[in-house]
Amino acid sequence: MASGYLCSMSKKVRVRFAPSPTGGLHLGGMRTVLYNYLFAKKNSGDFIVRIEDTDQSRYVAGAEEYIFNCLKWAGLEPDESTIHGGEYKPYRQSERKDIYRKYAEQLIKDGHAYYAFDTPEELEKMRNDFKTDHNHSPQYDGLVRMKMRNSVTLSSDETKKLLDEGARHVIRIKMPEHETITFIDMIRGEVSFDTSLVDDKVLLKADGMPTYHLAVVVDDYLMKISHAFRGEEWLSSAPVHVLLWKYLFGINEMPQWAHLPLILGPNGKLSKRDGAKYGFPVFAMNWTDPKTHELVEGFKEKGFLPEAFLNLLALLGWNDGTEQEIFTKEELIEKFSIERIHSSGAKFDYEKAKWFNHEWMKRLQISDLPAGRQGLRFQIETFFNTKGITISDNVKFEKIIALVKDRCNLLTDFYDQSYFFFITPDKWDVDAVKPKWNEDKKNYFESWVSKLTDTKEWDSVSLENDFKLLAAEKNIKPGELLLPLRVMLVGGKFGPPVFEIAAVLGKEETIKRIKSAIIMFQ
RNA sequence: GGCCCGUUCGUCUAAGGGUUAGGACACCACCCUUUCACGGUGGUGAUACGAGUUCGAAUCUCGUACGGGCUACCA
Repeated sequence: MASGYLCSMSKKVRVRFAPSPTGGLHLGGMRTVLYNYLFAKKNSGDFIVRIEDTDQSRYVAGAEEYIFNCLKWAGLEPDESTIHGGEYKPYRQSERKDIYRKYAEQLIKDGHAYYAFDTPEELEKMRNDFKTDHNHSPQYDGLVRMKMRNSVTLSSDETKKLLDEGARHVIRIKMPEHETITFIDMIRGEVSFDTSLVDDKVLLKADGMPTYHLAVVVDDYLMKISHAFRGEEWLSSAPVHVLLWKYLFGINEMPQWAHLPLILGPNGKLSKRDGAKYGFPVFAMNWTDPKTHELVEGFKEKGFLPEAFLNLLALLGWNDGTEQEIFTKEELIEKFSIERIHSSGAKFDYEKAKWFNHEWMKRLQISDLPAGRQGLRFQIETFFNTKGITISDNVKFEKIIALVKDRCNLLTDFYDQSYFFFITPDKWDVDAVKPKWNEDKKNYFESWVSKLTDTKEWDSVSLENDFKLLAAEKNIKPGELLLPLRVMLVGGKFGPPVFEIAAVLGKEETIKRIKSAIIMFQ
């Protein structure tokens, strides 16, 4: 197990994360950022977020803003300069093409890379020709290299001629024949690969854009990254990156890698399709795929609290060794350690995710939100607005939220749990009352209403006292009257304690609902 | 097919050679509550398999099985 990297660190911690904007910001990506953030915070380091900007993703407009907003919502304090400016700009790969080409040419000069002129058709043919039962997908390796059109097989005159003519070409790394590449992963410890099993990866594409392999190494060097976190899916290409560091900048300059275990859906790697299929969000915030126009729902819009989102994400593959499960962001920063990150993938469990949110809902203090969190109040009000309810009385609103939050899993549950405070129910569970409804009860409620009309005290305790006093006078068990009263006020058998409801509804509305219900129960 | 990574209740996980293998979600039962929840108490439920090392293995080693990842001019 790797250890001691904290004390041996000589430069500032900078962590880097490269989300793919084509797919929004999913759970795995978000967790990578979170671990980056926790690690950087803990070590007073910088936190660089950079977005891959490749030919495939360039069509995505607004991706930077989207990711910025996701991080902001989750409380990961993104600094606008880490996306658009600052010391290391530009960040878009398309604006750094010259830099990548310079390093790619450098590799060729040193004999570690070469020009390859093969067309896609020729590559396709090669893969077909070399395909055997024992080798499903032949690679562009040391053997194949000698049979293709590239600057290794071509004479230098031929190569120069092609380049001068402007022939389409890529630059490939020349993998050494039999070398064992070993590096230390912060989570897995020592990992080694044989170079003969890795192919000559493309470093610079025909359009002049770098592949991830070149970009990650060059950028991490230029941006002085000391620790790099990424998903486990990158582990198999790590030897390419290690080699590039060795050739370009020296192995001692290489950042420390942490390959995070994958977050799994019900069937393997979590995909955005899983969300639609199984009914849970996979992205931090709503994301509309610009090509397919398909909307993928986000945790925010689904009604998750950012505190809960961070909490559940952090615990998916990490724990502090105690039985504590609810952590504030500050506690996470304090207790986070890379040593305790798991090496195996974790299956995402939506039921448990909702439990985390419920725990945070119970802790929610809407009347006492810190300055930076007013957006949450706006969000809750918006949920009501979309259902046709406008919040006019803030004090009442806060009381209602406090009254029902314990029984809500998601912010969106607020409506179902409390709409009857704002609008008179249009449906009553008459069947629950009618069989036991009689003249005595009718008389009771009629006299209670007339008492209420004169009462001055309007709080849940005195309402309940008066209610029970009158019941004793009329010789009726209070228990017989509570259910009818509840149905009168809320329409059904649910909701917070009934006298609390009456207290919040107010005198006029309470009396009105009882009166109309008495008529209905006939 | 090849390579890499992994494997403790259904799920997330604790236990760093000695524990009745602990906790949480979910599920079930009971209690609380004259509604629905919250909450409380208890229950069902796991070391993939096979060898080896050891007085002693979930823990160390090897093999097998299973799962996942990679195998693109995608990231």
